[in-house]
Amino acid sequence: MKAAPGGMTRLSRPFYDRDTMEVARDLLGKFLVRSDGTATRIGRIVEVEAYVGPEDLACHSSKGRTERNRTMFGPPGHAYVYMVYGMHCCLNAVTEAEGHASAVLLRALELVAGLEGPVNGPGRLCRAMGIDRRLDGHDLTGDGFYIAEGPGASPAAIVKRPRIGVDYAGRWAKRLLRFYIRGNPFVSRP
DNA sequence: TGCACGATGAAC
DNA sequence: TTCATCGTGCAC
Repeated sequence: MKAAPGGMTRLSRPFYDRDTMEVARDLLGKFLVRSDGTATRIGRIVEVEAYVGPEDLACHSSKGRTERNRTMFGPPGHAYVYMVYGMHCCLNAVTEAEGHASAVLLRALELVAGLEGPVNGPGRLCRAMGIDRRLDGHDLTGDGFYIAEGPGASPAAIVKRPRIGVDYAGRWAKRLLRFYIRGNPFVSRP
């Protein structure tokens, strides 16, 4: 962990270099921070989904390495940002060792500072944080755009559900790989 | 070069 | 429940 401007402590590489489901659960309660020189936007992560690797049929890496998903195959702790439905961006944090293409999708934030508009849902989250594909590959352990230490969520407060919008993924669609903080009003689909 | 398909969101 | 909208990946 490294101190960052504003007194926040950034999560460092080893945090992301672990089992994807553990990283997903541990990201709940952490702070997503983005500073662009003039303003700082901060949101508390309250909903995530784990995409555990090539064997996971809902994970982009299950269809092999492509130009779009190359960031997932790189080292952990980087932002994997892609566009869906031609109009929305989704933000993921790359997990596990380089070459193991897995990531955690950030689905909802709790408003903390500098955010405008709804933050429930992966597309809205990116819009409120000003995130687009130019940030694909950005190192989340560096300055400007990172995830910082936060109060976390107790295991009893973490709800496990199937992921959203992956019905095509066969048995993987039923796995409980979506996690959110119980009762939090910013969760996209309680 | 063409086309089917979304890890969504907003409207009806 | 329907549809907008377009980058990506792969078939041809």
